[in-house]
Amino acid sequence: MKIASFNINGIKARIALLLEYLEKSAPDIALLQEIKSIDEGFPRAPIEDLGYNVETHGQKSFNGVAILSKFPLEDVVRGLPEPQGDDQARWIEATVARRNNTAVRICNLYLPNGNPAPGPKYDYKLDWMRRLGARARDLIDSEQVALMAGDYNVIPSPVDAHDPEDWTTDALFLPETRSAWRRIENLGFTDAFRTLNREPMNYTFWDYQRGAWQKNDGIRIDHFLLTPQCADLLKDCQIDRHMRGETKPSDHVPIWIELDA
DNA sequence: ATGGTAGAAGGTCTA
Repeated sequence: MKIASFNINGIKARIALLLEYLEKSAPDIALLQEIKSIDEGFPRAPIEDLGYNVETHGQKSFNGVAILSKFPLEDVVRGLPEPQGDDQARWIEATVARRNNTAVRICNLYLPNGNPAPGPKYDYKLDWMRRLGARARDLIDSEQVALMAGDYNVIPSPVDAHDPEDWTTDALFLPETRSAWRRIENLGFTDAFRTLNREPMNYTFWDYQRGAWQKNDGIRIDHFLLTPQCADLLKDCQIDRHMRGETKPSDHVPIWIELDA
């Protein structure tokens, strides 16, 4: 089973690129972030025509996540637990259950950026990470084959940035952010890309500004975290770097895993 | 220190 995650930065601006990606890369499941669309405005039809089931959790103008799946999706949940006062669409999860195959619980997230830090946006990011940690602990305790993937807006370590010194005061790299990331990872999750590839210079995001792509001035902020039962099934994890060089690219590129499931 | 780019909008806000 191939599962891709892609911060698409606006589904309407990127629908042609997405359809081309789905046809060429053929993931069984695609997790999208920053669809920037309400559910009613999401272009489901051309995606369904490629054989995908579509579940969205959108909002107007900002944020928004979606799961595309060639297999049926069950028990769809929108939003993290303890949602009081959270009107930002950043979380959707569902189960992929196939006959004679292990069920996989798939969580798709768009973690808050948090800049500028300090400030209310950074406070919201840290509180969101606390709520994510609570859901993560439940997934570990359930001993399910499960994963949490998406745009974490976290640079886990200096090797995950081309110029780490440029990010020292940024919400994506502050010590408190990285500590919160480790607290979740240390519950028992495997960082799928890093466990298979120890090489530097592997990034998933390059800013549109300052010629970041041309200088390979990137950061690795899109991640797959796997429960132990899911990590047992991990066969491969790759970053589709070439997508940043396409016409009208997103500022992120897809990252995908292959599971023996 | 500033501004550089991009998307959803048709205001600025977010990143």
